[in-house]
Amino acid sequence: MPEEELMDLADLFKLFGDSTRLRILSELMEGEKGVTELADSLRMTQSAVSHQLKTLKSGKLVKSRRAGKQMFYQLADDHVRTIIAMGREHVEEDD
Amino acid sequence: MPEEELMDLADLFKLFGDSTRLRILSELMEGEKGVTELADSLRMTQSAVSHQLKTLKSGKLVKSRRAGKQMFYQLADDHVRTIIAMGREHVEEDD
DNA sequence: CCAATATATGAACAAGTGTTCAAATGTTTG
DNA sequence: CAAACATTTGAACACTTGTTCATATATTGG
Repeated sequence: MPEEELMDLADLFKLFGDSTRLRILSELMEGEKGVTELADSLRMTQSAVSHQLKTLKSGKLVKSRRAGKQMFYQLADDHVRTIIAMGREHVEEDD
Repeated sequence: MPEEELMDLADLFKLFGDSTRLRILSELMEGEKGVTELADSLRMTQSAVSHQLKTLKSGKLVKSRRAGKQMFYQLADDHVRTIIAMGREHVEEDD
């Protein structure tokens, strides 16, 4: 397994390795949402959410769309769902 | 998705989110290996490897077995392989 | 164009993390 | 038991990272 791919892979998993980002992704599993909406339901600063969304976007885990003043975010593709599902399986299995 | 599971999930992904640990796991995909063997092939301090193995073990990603003076480590179960495979798919897809 | 709303950005700080070094523990063999 | 080998452990340090606060940018309506 090539060294460069290992780095990319580590960077990918780093994105999932934070409960805040996981909560954001979890919210987005229900569908597209705006920044303020996310901040409200997660009880976080708008700024903190925005920072994390930027991180998630640069890692291609979410994509965004502007509609007027609002920015709507959604999961980038099904891999995100799959990876989280795999993780949950592992966590749930070992008690 | 319950808050506690989110934390566990984040902790799980944190384990994968480091290139050193990923390299160790990658080596162990070839089969059981000893600590010195790992340290040699990864060109790392034996101490650093041991620290990471401890981390991986507490996260139930690897398990160990003693044979005389040596400790042999191997992947804990197939989820480890599956999760890494999913990650690789994602990384390889988006160019 | 100005005020209001929505989001993004940058700097600063606290908290977490991986490595190193030195020393400890465990195991076998003479 | 002592020496040699294999691994673990703990403290210290540099480095990364998530949040906050203040400010900037973007878009719409009056």
